[in-house]
Amino acid sequence: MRTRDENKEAAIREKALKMIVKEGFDGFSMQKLARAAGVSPATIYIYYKNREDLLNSLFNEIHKVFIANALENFSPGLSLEKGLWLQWKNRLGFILANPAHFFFLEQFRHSPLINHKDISNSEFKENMKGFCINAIKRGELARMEPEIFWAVAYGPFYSLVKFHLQKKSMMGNDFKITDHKLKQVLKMVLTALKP
Amino acid sequence: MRTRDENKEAAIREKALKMIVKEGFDGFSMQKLARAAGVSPATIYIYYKNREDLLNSLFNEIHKVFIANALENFSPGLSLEKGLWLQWKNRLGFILANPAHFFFLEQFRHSPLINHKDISNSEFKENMKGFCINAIKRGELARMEPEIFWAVAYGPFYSLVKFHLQKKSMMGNDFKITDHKLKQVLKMVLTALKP
DNA sequence: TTTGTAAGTGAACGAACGTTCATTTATCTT
DNA sequence: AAGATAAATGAACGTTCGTTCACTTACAAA
Repeated sequence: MRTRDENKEAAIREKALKMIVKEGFDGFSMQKLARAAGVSPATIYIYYKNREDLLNSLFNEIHKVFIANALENFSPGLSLEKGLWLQWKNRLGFILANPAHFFFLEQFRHSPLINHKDISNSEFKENMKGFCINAIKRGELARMEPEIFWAVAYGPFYSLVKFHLQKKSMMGNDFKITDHKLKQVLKMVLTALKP
Repeated sequence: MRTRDENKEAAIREKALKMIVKEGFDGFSMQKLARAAGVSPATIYIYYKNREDLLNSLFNEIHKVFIANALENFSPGLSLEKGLWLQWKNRLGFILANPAHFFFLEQFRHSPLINHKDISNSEFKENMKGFCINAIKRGELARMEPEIFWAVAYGPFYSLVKFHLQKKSMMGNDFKITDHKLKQVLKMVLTALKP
C-alpha cells in the first residue's frame, strides 16, 4: 500500500492554524485549507472525519503541547515561589515563541466549539494538587478552594500576557512584559496567597 | 414615508446575539438570522451595511452597556476596597443577569474581528485613573503601572467568573461564586495591592 | 514483477453563503 | 385624496461551502 506523506498532514495542520488565527473560524474553510496546504480537499478527509474533527484534533494537540511545556522542570516539591515562577516563565516562553498557538487556544476556548469537549489533564491536575498541599504544609499558602488558588495565582499572569500581546492595552499604552515586572507581580501574588 | 419598525431591529439584534452565542461566528449567517428574526434578508441591509458592520455594531453596543453598568454608583473618590468591591459586584451582576452578552463579548474579543476595532472608553479610563491616584494618595495602593494594577485587581475576579460559568471547572468541580468567596478574594487582592 | 491496498486526486454534488434588485407597502406631507 | 419616500420584501445573483465519489498513483508484500 501507498505510504502516508507526513509533510501533507503537517502542512494541513500548520495552514489550518494560521488561517484560523488570521481569519477566525468563519474565515476558515476546507477548500481554502486544501488550496493553502497544496492538497486536494478529499485528502483532508483521509486524515480527519470532518471539519469539526479537524478543529478538535488541532485543539487537543496544541493544548497538550502547551500543558507539557508548562510542566517542564516542574515538581510538586518546589516552593510556592519557585514553582509559580517556573510555571509562569514556562508559559510565557511558549506563548512568546508561539503566539499563533496561544491565539488559537484562546479563540477556541471562547467559542462554542469548546462545549463539545472536556478539557482536563489528569497529570497536570495531580501535579497542581501535590504542589498546593506541599505549599500549605510549608506555611507558604493559605488553605483555599482550588479555583480560588488558580484565580489569584494565574489570573494576574494571564492578564499581563494579554496586555503584552495587544497593540494598545487598555490605557492606550504599549505595555510589554519584562522579567522585572513579572517578578513584581509574583511578589504581590505571593503576598496575597500567604496564610 | 414609511416609519421604521423598531421591533424589527430589536429582533435582529437579539436573534443575532443568541445565534452567535450558540453557534459561533461560523454558525451565524445573514440568511439564518433573517429567518430567525422573521424579516427578509434585505431588511437587515437597511439597518447594517453588511455582516461585519452588524457584528461590530453589536459589539460596540453591548460593550458600552457593560461598561456603563460597571460604573454604576462608582466614584473615583471611593476607597480602594469599596470601589473595587462595587465594580466587581456590578460586573458580576451584569454577567449573571446577561450571560449571553458576556459570552458574546468574550468570543468577539478573542476572535480576529477585534483587530479591526479600537476598544477604549475614555470616561472609564478617567474614572480608573482618578480612582488609582486617590488610592495611592491615601496609602491604600502601591504605585505601579496601570496594566499591573488591572492584572492584579481584575485578573483574579475574571478567572473566578469564568470558573463559575463553566460546567466543569478545571479540577472537575462545579465551582460557584458566592459573596463570601468573592470577599475572600477581595481581601487577598487588597493585600497584594497594599504598598 | 505482479498484485493488493491505502494514499491521494480533480471534479462534482446540493446546500448555503453574502448581497442586490425590482417591486410592494405603509406612513408622512401636502 | 394624492403624492412622495423610505421601509420592507421575496426572489435571485454568482460564489463558496462541506463533503463525496470514481478514479489514479505509489508502495509493501507476494
